[in-house]
Amino acid sequence: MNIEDAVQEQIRVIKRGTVELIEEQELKQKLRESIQKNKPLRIKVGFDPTAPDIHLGHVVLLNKLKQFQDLGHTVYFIIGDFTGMIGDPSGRDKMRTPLSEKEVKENAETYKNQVFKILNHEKTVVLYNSEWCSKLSAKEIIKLSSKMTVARMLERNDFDKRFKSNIPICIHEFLYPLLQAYDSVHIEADVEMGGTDQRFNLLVGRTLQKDYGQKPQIVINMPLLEGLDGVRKMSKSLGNYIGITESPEEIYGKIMSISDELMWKYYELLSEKDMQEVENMKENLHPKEAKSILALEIVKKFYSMKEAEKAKQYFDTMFVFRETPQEIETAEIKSEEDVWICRLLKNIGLCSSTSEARRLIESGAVKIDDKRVGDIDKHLSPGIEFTIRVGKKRIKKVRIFK
RNA sequence: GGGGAGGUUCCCGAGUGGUUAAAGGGGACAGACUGUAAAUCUGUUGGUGUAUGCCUACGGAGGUUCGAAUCCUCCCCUCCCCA
Repeated sequence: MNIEDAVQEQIRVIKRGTVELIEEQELKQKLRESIQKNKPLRIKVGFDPTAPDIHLGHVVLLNKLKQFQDLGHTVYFIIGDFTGMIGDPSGRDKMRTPLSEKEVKENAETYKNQVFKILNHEKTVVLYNSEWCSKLSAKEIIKLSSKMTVARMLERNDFDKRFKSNIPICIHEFLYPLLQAYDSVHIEADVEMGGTDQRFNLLVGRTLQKDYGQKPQIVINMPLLEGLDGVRKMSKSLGNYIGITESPEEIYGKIMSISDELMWKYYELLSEKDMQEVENMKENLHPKEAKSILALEIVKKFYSMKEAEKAKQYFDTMFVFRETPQEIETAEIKSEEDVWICRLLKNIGLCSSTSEARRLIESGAVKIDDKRVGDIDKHLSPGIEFTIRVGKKRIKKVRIFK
C-alpha cells in the first residue's frame, strides 16, 4: 500500500462518528510523516476525575482512542487531577464545587483501572497533570493568562450564558481551558480528542501551542451521547447513565430502555459493527431485535458473551414474560411476629420509607408471588418464603424466619 | 466603599401572619397501553403502624406573636447599579 492510500484509510477510520475534525489537511500531513518516519502520533485525551465511574458516554471517546491505537498511535491519557480541583465548567450553568485533593486522587485511580477495559495497555501513557501544573509559578500562570482575553473567553457559549443571566463565574474557572491547553503544550500533542462540549478548550490548545512554537494539535470532536432520558447528555450527576462497571443485567436492561431513534446513534458510536451492516439492520430488523443485539454486544465488551446471554435471559423472563427469574437476590428477615408489609418493603430496601411503600401499594405496584397486594395492612408470618415485586424493576425473594 | 434586588421542597418557580407539607411546571416513581421502547393518558411525589395526631422543612442564628416561609435583629451567600 502506498503512503497516500494508507493515509486515506486511516482518515476513513478516524472520521467515523466524529462531529468535527480541525483540520483535515493538517492531519493528513501528520499521518504522512508518522508513516514515513514510523513514528506514532501522540493522541491526547483528558479526563476530569469528578465522576468515579466510566459510562458509555466516555466509551464513545475511548473507542475512538482504541481505533487510533489499532492504527499504531499512542494515547496520552491525562488525568486532570490538578484541573479537577477547578472542575471543568464546560456545559455547566453553575460553578462546580472544587474537589478535595483526596477525592480527586481516589477518582483518578478508579478511572485508571476502568479505561483499560477498552484501551490497549501497551500503547497508552497515563499521566497526571498535577505533575507539571503544580510546579507552575504564579509568574508562569500570569504569563499563561496573558494569552487569553476575557472577550475570547466569553465567546464560549456556557460562560456567555452564565454571564448574561447573572450567574456567578469565578476567575479560576477561566484558568481551566488555559491549563488544559498547557497540557497539550507540555506533552506536545498531535491530536486532542474530546466531546463537542470541549471544542473551545481544545481550540485553546491549538492557539497556545502556536504561542509556544509548536505545530498545533488536530482537534477531534466526538458527539455527546444522550443518556437514558434521550435528551440530556449522559452523565453521572444526571443519573441517566449506563456505567461500565454495572452488572450485565443492568447494562442490558438499560440499553433496552433507550428510544429506537437513539439506538442508532449508539450503534454508530459504540458498536464495532460496520456502518453498512448497521444500515442493513435498520431496514430489515424489528427495532427491538436490533436493540437486543446492541445490548448483547455492549455487555460482551465488558463481560463475556455468556454473561450477555444470561442478562438477556433475565431480562426476557423479568420484563417480556413478566415472570420471576431464576436468580434473584434473597433477603432474610428475622422476626418473632408477623411483619407489616410496608415495614418489610422498607427493611429489604425495595422502598425508602413506609410511606412510599404505602403509596405504591395503593397504586397497585406491589405484587407477592405475582399476585397484586391490595391491602395496606397486610401482614406476613414468619416461616414463609415468597417473591415480592415493586413495579417492574424492583424484585426480591424474601424469607422470614424466627 | 455606597445603593438596590434576591436565597422556598430533587430542580425551576408561586406564595408576604393562620384554611400551607407550601400553587404551577420539570424530573422521578407507579398504573394503563406497548416491543419493560418512545409517545400518550391517569395517579403519586417529607417522615412516622395512619393519627381532625406527632416530628422535620422555606439560607443560618436569635426575637415578636396564641400562631411565622411570611414581621424584626444580627450573620452568611448571590446578582445588579454607582464609585
